[in-house]
Amino acid sequence: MTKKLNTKGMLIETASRLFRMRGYDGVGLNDILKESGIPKGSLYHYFPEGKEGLAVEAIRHTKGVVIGFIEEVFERTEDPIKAVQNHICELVEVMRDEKEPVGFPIGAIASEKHSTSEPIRKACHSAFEEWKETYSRKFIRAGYSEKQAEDLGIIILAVIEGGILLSLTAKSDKPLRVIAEQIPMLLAKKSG
Amino acid sequence: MTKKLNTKGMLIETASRLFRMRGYDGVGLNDILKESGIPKGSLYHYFPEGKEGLAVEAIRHTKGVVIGFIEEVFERTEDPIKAVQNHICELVEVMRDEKEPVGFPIGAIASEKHSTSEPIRKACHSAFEEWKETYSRKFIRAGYSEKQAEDLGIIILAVIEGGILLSLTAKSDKPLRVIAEQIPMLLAKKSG
DNA sequence: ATTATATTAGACCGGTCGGTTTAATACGTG
DNA sequence: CACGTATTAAACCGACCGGTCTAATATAAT
Repeated sequence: MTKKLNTKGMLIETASRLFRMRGYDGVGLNDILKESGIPKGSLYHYFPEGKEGLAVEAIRHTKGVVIGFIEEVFERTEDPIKAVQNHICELVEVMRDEKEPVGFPIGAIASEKHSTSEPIRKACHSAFEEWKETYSRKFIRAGYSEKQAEDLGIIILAVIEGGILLSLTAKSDKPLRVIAEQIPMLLAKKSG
Repeated sequence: MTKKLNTKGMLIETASRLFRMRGYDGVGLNDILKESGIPKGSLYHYFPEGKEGLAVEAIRHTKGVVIGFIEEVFERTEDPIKAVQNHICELVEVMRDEKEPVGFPIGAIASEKHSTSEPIRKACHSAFEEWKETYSRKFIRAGYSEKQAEDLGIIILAVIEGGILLSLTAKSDKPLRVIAEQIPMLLAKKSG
């Protein structure tokens, strides 16, 4: 009972990591197999739907990890704007660490496959939705209106996803650092 | 002299369009060839470096098209904040048109290949840089400080790239519409 | 011990990938 | 026209792709 979960879980974790880094088509089944040391027969035993099924579960896994990452910071910081700022700062830290590369968590796979695989598109959409709601909830708890919180959630998610992409492409944490720095200015309530 | 440019140009345009939609590994050379009706020999005549070289030129082409798209709107609108808002609104319009799909202009290819191909990563980085500077210039001309303009350029680029990704994944223009709607609130100068 | 089941192992498949090669053909220029 | 170059054409290559299949092997229950 323990070995089973380990094998399947190892497959999901390895796939999640590789997909984050190189997207869907950039990762072969054999890459995942070699890196996890698991034979091909096992993969098709646990994932009879093959690569696509494995990818859907890998996306679900990444979604959960990221939610945990967000909530851990949010629990420590009451003010929602400061919380978002801290969240982005921690993201910068994590991305600096080259041992466990973060990549573009869902973005790489989403941008590749959104038009060619509905199951994958839906899985990515679900991840984005839940991340957005995790942000929104923080603002609702702080007294923002539902519409305000929803809109801010979308904007925060967009600017973070975009910032990660810019930082990866520039090989520099500057874009994300600038975004973190400017978050209070961006989100500050002004007239009303 | 005319046919040459047409053949090479057709190759670049077709590659640009397909890469935007499905990323790098998602597009085979044969897809590009079939769609443009050009034989493989010609491709390797014009692009002896093969797929990677073609991709670099396709990215350069996309970069130029997007700059033209931005500047056309910017010329019509003096106020930089309104100009950015109009730009995003036009982006929503263009993406609604399914005849000439926009995709995730550089994002798809950047997120896939940033870690595995330096030439492609650099080409994408160059595109992002120039887009950012196109935004920044608008704010400098309106009297913003250099640092302010630079930071705003990064943020606008990030939120747009992220918004496109969210809209494509959601199959909805809502994320981009919300971003456009909130742009004045985000960029409004407050204290200072 | 026996049986049923879950899992591992990896050879194998057809198809497609990016890329190479060679020969034919169009074309510009003297 | 003749000649050298630019271009087209497609057969072909080895490598790798995702996926299938069958047999061996653990594992658990009776």
